[in-house]
Amino acid sequence: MPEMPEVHTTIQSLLQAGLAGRRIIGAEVEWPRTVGGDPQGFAGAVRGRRIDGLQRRGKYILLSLAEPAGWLVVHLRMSGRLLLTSDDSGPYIRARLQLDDRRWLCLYAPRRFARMEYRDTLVELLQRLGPEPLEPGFTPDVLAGILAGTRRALKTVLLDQQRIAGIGNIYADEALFEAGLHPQRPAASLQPPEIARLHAAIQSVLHRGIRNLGTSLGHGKANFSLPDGESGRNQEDIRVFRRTGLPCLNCGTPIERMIIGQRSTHYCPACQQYL
DNA sequence: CCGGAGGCCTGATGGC
DNA sequence: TGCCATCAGGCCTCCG
Repeated sequence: MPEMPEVHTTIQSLLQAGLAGRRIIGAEVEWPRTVGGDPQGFAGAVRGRRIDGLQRRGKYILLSLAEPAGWLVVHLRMSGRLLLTSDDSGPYIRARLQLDDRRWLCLYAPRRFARMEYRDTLVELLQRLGPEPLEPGFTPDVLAGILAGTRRALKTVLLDQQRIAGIGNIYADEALFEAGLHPQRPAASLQPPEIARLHAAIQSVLHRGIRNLGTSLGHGKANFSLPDGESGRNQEDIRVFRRTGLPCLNCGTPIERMIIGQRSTHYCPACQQYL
């Protein structure tokens, strides 16, 4: 579910709620796979440690631990949320951390895909992630280098976390629409002006998503919300995603849907021609 | 190198 | 109302 803007928003919300500086005094695991399969080992590793800070890398939430140093690595996958609450009960809680201020940090995940694992080091994780699209280092030239290496479909490349970190299905479709590029274009076929457009579009849709506190699409339990229960409002700024059959907001042509790389893909056949 | 299928999971939705 | 198929914001592994 959550992509980079939703993960970013989650972290900001947790920081604002004062998670940094809290000490973990215990851990409870309802679904062993959530923590990597060894609940006792996980609880033993995190108990007593202080949460120093929170960072994002790609779609990962990284909680840096101190005394001694280490990391809690959270990935929300499709339906996960982190809840910071004084109430540790409720359905779909797969793991919870008891904090020293009577609150709990709960990993809520109806589909049980989300993960919260302990790591001594992030080296292995960071090796598998491409550049951050909103960092200054992500220039049009860097994007050109990423695209040059492959004939795979643009949509597939945007979703490949090893090439660019943080983009998911919503923002991939939105970026390609904004850039006016067909999702099936071979990545290496883009001309410099098209690369420049895609670069700007990626940053634009991600910035907008962050400004809007994320996209709360979906239904009920699958709907993204912040740790305090608030919803994002980026769904109001979505141009193509899940608008199959509805008129394109640029030209009125019905939006079409196709499957690329096993993922549902939405685009305007008039504004995003293959050429 | 690449694409496709299947797996992991549960819930919502739409057609009949 | 009930049943069934389909779909879902992610990512991994296996196979050809």
